[in-house]
Amino acid sequence: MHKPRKEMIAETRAKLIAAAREAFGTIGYAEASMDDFTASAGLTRGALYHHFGDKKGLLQAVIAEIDGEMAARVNEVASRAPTRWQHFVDECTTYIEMALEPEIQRIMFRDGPAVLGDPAQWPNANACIASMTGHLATLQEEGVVVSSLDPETASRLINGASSQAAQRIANSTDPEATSKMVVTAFKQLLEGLLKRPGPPAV
Amino acid sequence: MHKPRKEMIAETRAKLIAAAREAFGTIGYAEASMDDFTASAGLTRGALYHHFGDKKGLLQAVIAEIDGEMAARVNEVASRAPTRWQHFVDECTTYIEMALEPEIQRIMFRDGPAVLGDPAQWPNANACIASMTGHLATLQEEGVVVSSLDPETASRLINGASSQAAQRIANSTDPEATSKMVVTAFKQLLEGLLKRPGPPAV
DNA sequence: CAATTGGCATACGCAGCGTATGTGAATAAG
DNA sequence: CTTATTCACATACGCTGCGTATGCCAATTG
Repeated sequence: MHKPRKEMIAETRAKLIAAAREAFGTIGYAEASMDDFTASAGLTRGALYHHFGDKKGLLQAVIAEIDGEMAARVNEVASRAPTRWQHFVDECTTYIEMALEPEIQRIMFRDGPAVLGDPAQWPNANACIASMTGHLATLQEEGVVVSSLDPETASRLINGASSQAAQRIANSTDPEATSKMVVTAFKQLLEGLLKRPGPPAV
Repeated sequence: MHKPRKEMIAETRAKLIAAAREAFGTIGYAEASMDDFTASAGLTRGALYHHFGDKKGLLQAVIAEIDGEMAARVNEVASRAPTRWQHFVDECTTYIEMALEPEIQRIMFRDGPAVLGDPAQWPNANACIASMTGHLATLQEEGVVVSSLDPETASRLINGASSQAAQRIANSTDPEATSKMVVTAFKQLLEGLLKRPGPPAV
């Protein structure tokens, strides 16, 4: 008795997700041959169809995994900010930093939306947005942020700007310099959310 | 002599682009069979490969056409604003309105980036951004907008927020209501670009 | 009127996907 | 302990769609 059944199954699922994530993140979803990357995991398409239904189902699983990791990282980093507003800003900039990774860009921002549609409608992949939305709402209650906004709407818009920010940095010939420009522009936009006059004290 | 040669060629090119645009805009790039939509134009894949090299080349042509139309619409609408700042804001909101059309969403924001990569690198499709960038630069010179920003960077970020805005409205169950929320949130973000205090006079 | 260009169609081969079916090992039943 | 059954995964088949090579016919050129 080497391994119980349940563990073997979980292991093959994990192997498939890992292999697909690698393939999707490098050559892209459309170019990734199911025969190829299942073989690289020591399996066949049979296993894939059994566990995930089809190629899209596997992509969903990969996205759910990545989204979980992203949410964890954002929360961890941002939790040590001095003020709530700073917390929120850190959340955004951390998000931008993560979005610099080619794997995340490719899967979460390019192929994912193309194959599965609007990310806002994804069932298992909105942890980051949810977190930002919650913090925005709190900031409104505290009077730091203007109260006329719908928090989730604002989060989504900021999210859009963030992904553009990341893409701009990632595709730049001089990432250092453009990173500075992009982040200052981004923070400037965020200032629009603050109640005037003056910066917040909390 | 019914038609001169050049006209016939331009006509088939136009027919191919129109048929592809229809197919890409409805069922999407990946699902659109070249055999099918060339046939719907009374042609075959032979013509497609002759004129556009491959499926991607045809997508580029479609995108260039749409981009031209979008730029024209944006300029036309925004040109009758009273102030420069209002002009800029109108430019953005018009952009959002256009982005509500399913065809534009699908081709320009979903399939286009997935197949051709970062839109910022597209050769024939940045007329809207270029226009916005120019106006932002002017607003900076006039002291309306903070001068520490790189205009194109800011335009790109705003563009990202705009496309999110449009998607949110388009996928809403109550487009009227969400449209109001989204646009107010969007304008609030734009305020971040303004030099404080107070709204601009020019 | 002959020659040539080139716009577009036809024909072929190949890769990738989805389904239907098979198989062997682990669990459950008797 | 033996038999039955489930089920995780592999194998096999057909189909669709793409890219290339080739062929044909009309329009231009001299």
